[in-house]
Amino acid sequence: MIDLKYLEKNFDEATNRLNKKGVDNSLLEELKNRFKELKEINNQLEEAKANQNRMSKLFGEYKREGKDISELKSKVDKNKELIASLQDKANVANSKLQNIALNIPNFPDESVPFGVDEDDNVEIKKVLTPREFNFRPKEHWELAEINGWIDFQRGVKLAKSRFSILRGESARLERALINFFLNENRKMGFEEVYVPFINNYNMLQGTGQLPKFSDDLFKIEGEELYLIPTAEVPLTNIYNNEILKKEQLPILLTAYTPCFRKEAGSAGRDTRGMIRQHQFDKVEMVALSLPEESEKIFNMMVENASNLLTKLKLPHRLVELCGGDLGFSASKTIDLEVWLPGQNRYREISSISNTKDFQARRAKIRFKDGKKNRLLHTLNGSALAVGRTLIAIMENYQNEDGTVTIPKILEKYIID
RNA sequence: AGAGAGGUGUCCGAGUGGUCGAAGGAGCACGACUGGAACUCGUGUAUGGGGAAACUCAUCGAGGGUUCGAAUCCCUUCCUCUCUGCCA
Repeated sequence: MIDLKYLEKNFDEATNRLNKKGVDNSLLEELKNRFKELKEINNQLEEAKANQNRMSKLFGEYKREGKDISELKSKVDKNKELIASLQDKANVANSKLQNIALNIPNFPDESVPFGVDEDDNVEIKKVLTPREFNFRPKEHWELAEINGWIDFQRGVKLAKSRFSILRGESARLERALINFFLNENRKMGFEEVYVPFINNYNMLQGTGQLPKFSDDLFKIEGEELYLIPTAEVPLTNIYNNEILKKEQLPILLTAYTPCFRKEAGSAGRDTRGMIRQHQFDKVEMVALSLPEESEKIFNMMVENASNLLTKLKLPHRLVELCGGDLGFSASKTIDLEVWLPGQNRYREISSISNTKDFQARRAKIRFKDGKKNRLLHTLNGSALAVGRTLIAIMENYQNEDGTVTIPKILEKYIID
């Protein structure tokens, strides 16, 4: 959630910043007015309650002293009605406010480039040069077929479309990658964590998936519980509604989880192959940091993810997302895109975001700074998407006969 | 899943309708004592919101209700513990 006080006091500046993300001015105008309205109602309500409290105390005194209470009683009854009506007004105003506020995206960082969609993203640098093939490099599903690595059809049978089965060496490679990523992240100072794959409504709201993106989530029938779309949700919310000590920061966490997404808006996209599945494995990094340090940590996380690809000798590039392509909660995002020779293009394999205080405000994660409680900054990033790394390995390490060489660095994770 | 017990501040723990944002203790902070420390003594010590401040509102797991007034009574719900069941 954005800072409503800031919006109120610096309206023009705030709207300018959000325009970069394509947010409508009139919506912000309404949000500002709702905020003002709610504050006014709350002031009246508070005053009425203060009167009530005072009179109630008097009531007790009168009774003890044996005084007549009928006059006081009628005053207090009247005031009670006033409170009830103001309370109703406040509730209505508040839910209207929340409806808007929870759907407003985060401010983009000043450094974020202008642009409307992914075509306006800015390439920062390329790492490693794609290999020259003296044959036509195959797409990963062709290689999967040749090696018997991925069973798309039976995956669909077990669940529905966009589910698949890894068999044999590919399944072991998947597991090897998870271990490799977790180990490398740990070496960078991230604490390994194992979390629930089902989280409740509040947590999903805390990190920004709800209420706006409920269509993308798998919900447990009859419960306010959801399959997590990313480990960012449980990891970040570990400290939901807590006040941390300054010395605890930064907190660096990493976890492997499967991720579940409905992919509601992606009908027809990447239907072939394993690029876009309803269930996929990911190793995630999350950081909770002092506001002053989040930029430094952000850069460290980008570097860490990039190093993982470099260690796997996978060519990739770093891309800074433009305002229009930035996610809902993100203030700044750098994507890592890995080279897929079969597709002859770079594809996203990691996304690292600094949400600044946006999620912290929603999830009420604060730290003690002297006497004051301050919102901390939260960051998240994949290190890495496992299934897509598997694809990248298949396509980049393929031989002419369709076999795939296992990257050296993974050998020790596969050989028992 | 069934039966019972219980959820109070950083922690332990008292509190069954008003003087309770909450006794007492521990811890912590500051001060006194000391060459320095321990002990001892004194003072202070929850969170969130509005406000420049005075002040004020809310919060005793959460949400509703009764009442002029709720930590205390009622309802719903979540969680913890014990026993039974079931498992990994």
